[in-house]
Amino acid sequence: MADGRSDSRSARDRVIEAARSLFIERGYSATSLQMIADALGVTKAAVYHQFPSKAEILHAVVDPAIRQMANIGRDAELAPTADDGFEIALGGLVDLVVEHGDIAAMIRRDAAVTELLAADGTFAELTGRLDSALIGARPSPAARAALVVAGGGLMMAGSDPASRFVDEATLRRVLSESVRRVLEPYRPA
Amino acid sequence: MADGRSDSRSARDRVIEAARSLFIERGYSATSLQMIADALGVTKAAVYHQFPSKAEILHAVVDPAIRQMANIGRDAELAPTADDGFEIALGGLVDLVVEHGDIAAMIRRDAAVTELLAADGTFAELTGRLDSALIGARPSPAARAALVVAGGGLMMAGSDPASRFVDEATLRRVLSESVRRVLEPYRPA
DNA sequence: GTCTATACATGGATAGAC
DNA sequence: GTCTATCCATGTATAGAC
Repeated sequence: MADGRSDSRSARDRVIEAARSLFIERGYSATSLQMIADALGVTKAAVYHQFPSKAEILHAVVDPAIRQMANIGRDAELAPTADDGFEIALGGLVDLVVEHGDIAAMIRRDAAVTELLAADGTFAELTGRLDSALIGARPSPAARAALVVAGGGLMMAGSDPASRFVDEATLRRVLSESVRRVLEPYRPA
Repeated sequence: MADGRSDSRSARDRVIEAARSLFIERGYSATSLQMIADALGVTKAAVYHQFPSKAEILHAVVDPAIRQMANIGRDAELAPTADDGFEIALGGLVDLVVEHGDIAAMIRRDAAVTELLAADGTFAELTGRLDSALIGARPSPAARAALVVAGGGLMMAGSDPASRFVDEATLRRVLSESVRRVLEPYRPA
């Protein structure tokens, strides 16, 4: 123990972790800086010493998941065949949900989070790449609808309590199989 | 035109409609009574004349969808065979999403809405009935996970802009087929 | 049904001491 | 890094006139 703080993580990381739990549980808008400060046993001013605004805290919370999504999109786009791209995208998204399920679900579910991410235009580009890998660059309306079901369901699985009663191998299998079945009629050429 | 109001609906209905749009677009917590009043061109006090609290407005907004869900659950439970129950539940939920998609999505997505509904214990009983119709009364953990994907995806489809670019018949077909495919390995006995 | 006015709490955010 | 104290806007909700 090299320091006297309550745990070994940096103050910044403790803020991120407390905020993540609250954002996931209550939503971004319904979480106040006071709640975050209370969860850490400090004052609001202490939180503001680490982050200049509430929005910046959110960005720090979602950053790991966004980076992982960007990597998946890049890898899928570089794949030699459409089939390879599909498998990379699907496998990567299942990993994402298993590893950062709460955050992935928050990105998709919380309207305030979606809006803040949309303001950063690169996010739309990112999801576009993933969509293309899963249903092709010129999807039919039906394929788009199926993708909403598959993608929405996948992300929802990340946050639902039911997912925590399943062992990880089973969860991976169910998620992968489910998306595969929904998108099967619409696979990219 | 029998009265001098801006349209023929009751003041109460106008509040419900304005609130629904805002809750869907911005989320419950991020929507203030001021915004609802502004959307109607009246003051907050006028809104409070119709509803005693913000939570009551939410209940009025989600009520039609909840009632419809209750009817589906009741009909599915009364079905003579498990297969019939499955078809009734699936068909009813597809109708719900097509007819009240925005509200259905809000119920599932917005953490504040979920919490307010959970406080009313009958909602959990209701969703339990629907779950049983789809995956049986004693589902395996894998079946539960698949149901989260299917149900979550279905509800998400209600709010996604992509769903509005599809004609209704196609949307119904895609939703029904998607849920069927995901749950196929876990159908109730 | 709608208004003005207001009470009271909490929101995000800042200043400056320690 | 954390604190106290504070600013100012906004939040929900209420009282009472019209």
